Amino acid sequence: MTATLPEFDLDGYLPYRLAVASEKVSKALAGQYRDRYGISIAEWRVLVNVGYAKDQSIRDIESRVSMDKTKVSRAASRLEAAGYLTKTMDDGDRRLLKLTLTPKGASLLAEIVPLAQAYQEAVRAILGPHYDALQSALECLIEEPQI
Amino acid sequence: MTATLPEFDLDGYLPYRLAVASEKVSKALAGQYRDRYGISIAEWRVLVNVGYAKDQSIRDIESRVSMDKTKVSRAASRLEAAGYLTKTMDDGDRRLLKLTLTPKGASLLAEIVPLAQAYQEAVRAILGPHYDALQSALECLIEEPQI
DNA sequence: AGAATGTCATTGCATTTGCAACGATGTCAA
DNA sequence: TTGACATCGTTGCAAATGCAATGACATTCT
Repeated sequence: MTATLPEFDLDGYLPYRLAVASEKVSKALAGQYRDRYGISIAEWRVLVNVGYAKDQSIRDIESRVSMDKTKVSRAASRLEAAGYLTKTMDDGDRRLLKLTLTPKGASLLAEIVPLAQAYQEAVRAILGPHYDALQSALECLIEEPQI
Repeated sequence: MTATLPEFDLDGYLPYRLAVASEKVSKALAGQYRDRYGISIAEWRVLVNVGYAKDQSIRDIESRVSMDKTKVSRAASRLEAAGYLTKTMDDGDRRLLKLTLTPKGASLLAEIVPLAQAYQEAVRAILGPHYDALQSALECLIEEPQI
């Protein structure tokens, strides 16, 4: 016979639910720009970080987006090859790379951002009062170093 | 000059925050059993589904966990090769596979589940009142077909 | 019954991913 | 200064992944 398993509420298990919800949202959003612009999720994340964050080295994006640095590096290379951004050496620290949008990259981003915003608004409408609660809880999880 | 980008609040962007939080939690949890038992995240998800969910075909797990069915299939094959589960043909529908824990698989699961529960409790303690709010919001996202 | 269509799990294949190792640069202390 | 150590980005390589196609079985419709 098999050993008796401990009690466990699978359907309510948080890490699992978080993963399901996150993938669902990311894939739905990705569908909005993948077909139209041929941009992957990783590339979108890099692109939007280069456009909207202050520090734009590979390392900065890595820590901010919680992507492996090789993933960021390769997404950046693909975006560079496609003409959406350029890599230049940082003047202060020559180990750092400075990623900058090309005009072509900026105009792509200017097209995609409204889609992303509309999607967030749709999600917000569905969540209703849960939206702010969700953001607060995520804040907790993201900021907490002990997790 | 570059085109003017629309306003966009990167730090508050929900899909992005959800992904960061989810990966953080999943990876922290994975660290608890990866080193000790050599189990990947995908394998853990399959294992726990086989142990605790009623319907246990590849397809059932696919839809429940929102993993691609080839991912489920391969994780199941690895678990079978490692002696943690067996695949048998479903009596009612012979296209379906019935995944069943071996005693070895059951005892592995019995060891890992308490770790998973302890981890969830730790997260719950950190989240405090945000915990229930988070679960409610996730419920909304997971159940909503329009997302 | 039989053909057409649908579903399930697997495999092939190209791509993506993660980890370790590397060269280049920076930092810090003796 | 110089040597030891840390950090940044890239590459090699093996493993994981996603998609399309396939074969086996079910269901539906005439």
